[in-house]
Amino acid sequence: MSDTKYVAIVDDHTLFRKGLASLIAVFPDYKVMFDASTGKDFIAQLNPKKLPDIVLMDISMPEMDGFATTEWLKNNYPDVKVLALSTMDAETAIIKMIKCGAKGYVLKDADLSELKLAFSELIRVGFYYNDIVSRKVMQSLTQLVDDKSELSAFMNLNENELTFIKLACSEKTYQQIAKEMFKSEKTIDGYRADIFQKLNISSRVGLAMFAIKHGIVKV
Amino acid sequence: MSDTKYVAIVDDHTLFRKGLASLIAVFPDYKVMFDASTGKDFIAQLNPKKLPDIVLMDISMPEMDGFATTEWLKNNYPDVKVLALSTMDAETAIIKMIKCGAKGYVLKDADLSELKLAFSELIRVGFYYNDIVSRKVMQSLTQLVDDKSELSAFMNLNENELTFIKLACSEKTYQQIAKEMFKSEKTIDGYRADIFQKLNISSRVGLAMFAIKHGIVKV
DNA sequence: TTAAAAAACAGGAATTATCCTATTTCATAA
DNA sequence: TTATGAAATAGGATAATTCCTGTTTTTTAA
Repeated sequence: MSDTKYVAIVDDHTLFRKGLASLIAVFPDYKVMFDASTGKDFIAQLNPKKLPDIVLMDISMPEMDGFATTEWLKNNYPDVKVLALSTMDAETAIIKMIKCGAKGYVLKDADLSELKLAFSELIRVGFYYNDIVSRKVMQSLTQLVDDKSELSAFMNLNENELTFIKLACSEKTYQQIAKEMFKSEKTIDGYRADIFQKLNISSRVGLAMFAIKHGIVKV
Repeated sequence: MSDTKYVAIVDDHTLFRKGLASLIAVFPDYKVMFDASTGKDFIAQLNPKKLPDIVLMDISMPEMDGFATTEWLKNNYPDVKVLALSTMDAETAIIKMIKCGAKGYVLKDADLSELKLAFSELIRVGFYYNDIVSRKVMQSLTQLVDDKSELSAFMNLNENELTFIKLACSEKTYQQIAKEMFKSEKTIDGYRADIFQKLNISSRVGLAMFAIKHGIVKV
């Protein structure tokens, strides 16, 4: 009994996406339903009457990233299994993807047989965790014991706070930032205080360092 | 007269590499000779008796990156045309690749027809430059002129100033920094003022951003 | 040795950032 | 409707930063 399973691919790099589709095309029992360049595009193409079994999901994308899309799927179609695609250098991103509901992850430098294995494990037992990556993630998790609050706090930052942080990583004064966000200076000061407490920091420079370290702002 | 052209692929992401190979396999007139995960691997597989016409080269790789490998090719087999693969957010990397001898570049989110066009242009006229990317690169080139003064200012920082900058990228107050450097607070303030003027910045956060951007401090 | 330049240091003012403790507004679940 | 909690807003105090305009000390070069 080998009924065909359906796969969707979400990645903003066309060459990668199409290449992957071309590879999966030769898998027996698997068929690429469609591919999308962003989470938004993916949701637009999704047909509730005929859902994919597996979604190969990249993390960084314009419009709607892998985190948001995975979370959306968890809330709307929890039976669709998300397999996160990532690179080794994005450990915290992997952790975040799992929290968002990804059922497994494969590295972009995995080989074809591993992808196949990941597929069949996803179908068979519902999840797939590569040993090497798991160990890496565990390592960074235990390594982050001190940073644990930092990490979970990072997850708990809301939109306003993230916007504020980005603006704070500049030479703008809080007064200017308040204007730019259409909020009072006191509200901005409240954001600052909340963030300082959440992230356990005590100065704007510390905030800037944190933001860069965690990719909230790019240098 | 359509004689077959040979292509090699160098990229450390196996899925991307194999996917790309699978895509190119359907191009008429092009054939993937081999693929490699690093520059070192590529050179090891290279047969001087039968060189590829085109090398699709990623930039970031372990062991030997795209820059070094492209330069090596320029010095050893200048007739082999390197087509750089990159993402939009790596402008300076693209410029560096061109300086290393790449004959063209395509973005990873290009589509198949553009890749095909790049191939044929490489064969026909010897180079390929995508308009959008070209414009981006030109932009960042002119921007580099502005950064030049910034850069030379960076060179003119003395030991004390560099020490101060490193300490300033923290939650320490200037008072604490003064103690740590065995200088008076006023001397520290003088360092700060000089640095602000030299680097044309106006706040400690700006200084921290500069320091990270230029590798004075690591995140 | 001496003049010039560079480095260290200072007083004081203005601005910004930080840190308290409240109150008001608003959506939303009971 | 009302209770509840989160988000926004405030006043006011203190600390830190930024920005002036100087003087003193040390180094360097003629």
